[in-house]
Amino acid sequence: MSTHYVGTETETLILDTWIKLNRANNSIGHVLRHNMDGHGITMTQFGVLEILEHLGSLPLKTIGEKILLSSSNLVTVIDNLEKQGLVNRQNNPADRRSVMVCLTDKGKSTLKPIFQSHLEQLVECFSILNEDELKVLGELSKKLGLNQSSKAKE
Amino acid sequence: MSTHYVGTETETLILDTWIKLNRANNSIGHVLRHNMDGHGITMTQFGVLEILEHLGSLPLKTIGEKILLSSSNLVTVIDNLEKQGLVNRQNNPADRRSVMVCLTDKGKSTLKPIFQSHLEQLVECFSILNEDELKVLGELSKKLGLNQSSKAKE
DNA sequence: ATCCATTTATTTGATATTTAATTATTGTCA
DNA sequence: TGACAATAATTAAATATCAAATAAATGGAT
Repeated sequence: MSTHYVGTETETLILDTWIKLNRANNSIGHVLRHNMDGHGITMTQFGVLEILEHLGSLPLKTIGEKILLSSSNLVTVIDNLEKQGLVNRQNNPADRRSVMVCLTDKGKSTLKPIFQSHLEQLVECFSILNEDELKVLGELSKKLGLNQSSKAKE
Repeated sequence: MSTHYVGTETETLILDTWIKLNRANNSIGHVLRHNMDGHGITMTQFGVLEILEHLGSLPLKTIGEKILLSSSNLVTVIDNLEKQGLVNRQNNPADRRSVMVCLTDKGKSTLKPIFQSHLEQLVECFSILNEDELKVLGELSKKLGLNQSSKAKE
């Protein structure tokens, strides 16, 4: 924790920056969620499918850590995806406590066009920024994110 | 909608930027929410109190527009705040359908230290960025936010 | 080898949020 | 004026999420 005095001017700048950052994030999130609604899945479900596509089958626990979701919530998310036939549960030979979650063929073929559409929305959302601006925004965001996660360990 | 072809490289950059932006936002949001928990109110309740402090008494509908919350949800949020004696409902002489929500004295005195603590957390979260970086981040975020809201009208 | 703390998934109960339907009021237009 | 559409708050029903408690399996220390 820094000990130097933080003046009101800085506080105002930070508050202002936070409001803008949060508003941008929410606006984009809203666009993306609306798009997912049109495809009949939730953002959380999409997140699960995407990570399975990217990393292959994973234990339920691991998925929760990756997308920052409580395992109790994840159980129902996986339940719902399983009902739709997009994933299934399998035994984990390495540990009988754990459940491996796998993307089905239907899951894969369903995800593909949704991901494409998701990407299009995202490109549209960010079209107002040029390449340099994107890089700067990414770096500043990364700094912020890392700052929090380092705090979490203390 | 732009018609020019968006190459894979740009798509990757945008996806990457979004992930970082979203992660930063969520991390900070998590810190702030945790802080509010310690004060016994939710972020949404805090948002309502703050806007009432800032703009004075407002119709329920207007509050919902400001903090992007459905009015049905707002009803229960106001209910809960009213139970805690932090706000109360009053008639709106101008329109008998509408309900004016007012911050009570208890609401004001309760909000003050919470807001202070909130600000401290925020300063801590953003302490990794210097003044110039804060300004750049704010401007880029603002551009993004405005881009969405302009789209919403189309 | 056994006891015990830890880990994993699940169930249960609570809260937050949204959409749809309801009620009361307002405004409009024919 | 009177019928009807629009608006504001509310209620009801559904979903998402989390925290706490539970059950099964694992690993480690003695």
